[in-house]
Amino acid sequence: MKLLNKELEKAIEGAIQAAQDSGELPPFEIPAIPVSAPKRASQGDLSYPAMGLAKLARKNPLEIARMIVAKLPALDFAPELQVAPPGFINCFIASDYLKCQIDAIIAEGEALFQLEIGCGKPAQVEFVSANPSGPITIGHTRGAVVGDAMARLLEAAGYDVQREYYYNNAGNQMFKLGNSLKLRYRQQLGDVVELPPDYYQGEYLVDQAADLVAQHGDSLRGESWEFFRDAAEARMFDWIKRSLASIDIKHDAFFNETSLFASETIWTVLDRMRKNGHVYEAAHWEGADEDEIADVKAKGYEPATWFRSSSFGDEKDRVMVKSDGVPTYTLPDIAYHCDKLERGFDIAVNVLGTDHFSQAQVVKHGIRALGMDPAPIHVIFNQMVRAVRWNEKRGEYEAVKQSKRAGDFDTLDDLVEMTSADAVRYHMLARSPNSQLDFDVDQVVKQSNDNPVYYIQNAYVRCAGIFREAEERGFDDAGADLALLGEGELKFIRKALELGNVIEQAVINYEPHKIAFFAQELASVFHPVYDQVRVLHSEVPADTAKARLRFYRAAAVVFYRVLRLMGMSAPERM
RNA sequence: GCCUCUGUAGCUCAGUGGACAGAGCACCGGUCUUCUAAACCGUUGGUCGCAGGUUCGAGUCCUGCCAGGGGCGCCA
Repeated sequence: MKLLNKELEKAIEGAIQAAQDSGELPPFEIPAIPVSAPKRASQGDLSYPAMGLAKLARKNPLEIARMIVAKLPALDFAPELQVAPPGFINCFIASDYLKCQIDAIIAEGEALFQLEIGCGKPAQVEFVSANPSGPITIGHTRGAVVGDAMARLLEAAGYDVQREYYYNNAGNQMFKLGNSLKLRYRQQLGDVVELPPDYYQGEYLVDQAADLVAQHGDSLRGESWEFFRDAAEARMFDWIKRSLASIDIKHDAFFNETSLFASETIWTVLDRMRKNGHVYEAAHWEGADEDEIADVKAKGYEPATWFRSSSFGDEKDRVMVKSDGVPTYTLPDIAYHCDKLERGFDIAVNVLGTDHFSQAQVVKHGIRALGMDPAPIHVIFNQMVRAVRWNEKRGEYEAVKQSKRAGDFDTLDDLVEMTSADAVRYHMLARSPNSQLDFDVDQVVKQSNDNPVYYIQNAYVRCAGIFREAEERGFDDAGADLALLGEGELKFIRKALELGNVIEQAVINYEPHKIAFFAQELASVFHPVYDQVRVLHSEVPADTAKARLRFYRAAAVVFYRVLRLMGMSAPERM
């Protein structure tokens, strides 16, 4: 399928060039040609504001628009164009062309608007990346949904996409996890021991401890914290994968931070940074002010290993290796991204919460310090998600706490159980990553019968209903004459043809949420048509019914594609 | 204090420097003898946080201010 706005952009650029060649327009560098869909139907399907050329050409924009239109080659999708003041070129897609697209849509099927932007080049989306210390929470879920949708869109744009999960099973948090389970195990055996407040308080460790007792009795009493950590980690990962699978998310690769330690990669990376002159040993960083120096002295730190990130624009230098010889999180993080880039991805998307903003900047500085180009790395920062509930007593919304260690959170599993996998995916996707998201749990549950999720899916269901009924009656669309279709059907096809552009924009701007809004708009064009345009009705002549049935087959293809791009199901019935 | 994101209808939010700022929910009033009404049709609703600036044109770009979130660790 062609991207019509691109076709028009190319044609206009050629027309400007032709006008310059003939001397009707003065020579100037042709700027980007932004063709977009105007808000009003009376203004056409595609529009270009030629006003931007007025200054460059030193001519009246209306005159320029007329000149361009006169030079445009014949376009199969738009035989005539209109010029509107103060200088718009408006393009109306021809009805005949739209009718032809119906068979084209059906022919493309599940690969509808499969683009070639990526040319099969490798791309990676790293997302979720939660440490296996507890279940997937609502907070993780936003990143999971956004990341997976981004991956699906990159695939639609023609990239060979890998989904990766980066996790850390070393470090202090996992020490606490192991010990938390060990203490829970002892509690199950009747020992009177308490969990320190900074340990993992969640019920899930109590459950696991009970299972360990059931299976092994008290024979694990002598096991180390590492044993319990491994047991907890294995169970958590199993849980995390099942939770993600429940919303149709599956990673291709799991990258373990500890492998960077085992392979000594972190040290070779540090050496490379050092050789490039970006690393030094000191008790405090080079730009430290008097307060910081005093603070360091008070703490009695031995010299640590610093990365001179300030020379890349960072506000201060960062510790790579603490004075006790243990690397901070930053060093393996840089090593990991170095590894990623060396694996040759053209695009490496990273979905993170905004609380990692500074860290992501430091990693990019680190990549530069290695003499590498961080350009393939694109970070999608999700603003915080708060699960909120209405508090009757106080008469206001209050946040549902999500701290894993406090054991007070809503999990993805809870969310799916209360709503549905499709509802979770849609609601988490249908927002700009830059907007803070208050996920009103009760409201989403309440709206389950009246919300965009079902509004969109119902469009597909309605198509499927027609197909079922047609089959029962032995009616098919063979030999359909699409000339019998009306304006409503064509309006839907017009909207459907925007899908390619939506995919492209979502990919090049790293904005997967755009597909969710498009889905809603598409459904709102569909339903009024369905209401008016009957197929199997006594008053509809057979030849018209055939044409309409063919139309609904195309509509079903479009909705199926859109729903799958969002990771949602396309049910035959609801 | 510094960095960053956000501020658009009663609520939740869209909005490529372009034409008269949109959707969902909520509210109000209509529509099921036809392929499922989880739908459709209609009505109501706005100083785009405030003030300047750039531009032929600003919700969109720049500056300042106000309000809210997040970050500023030899934590991850």
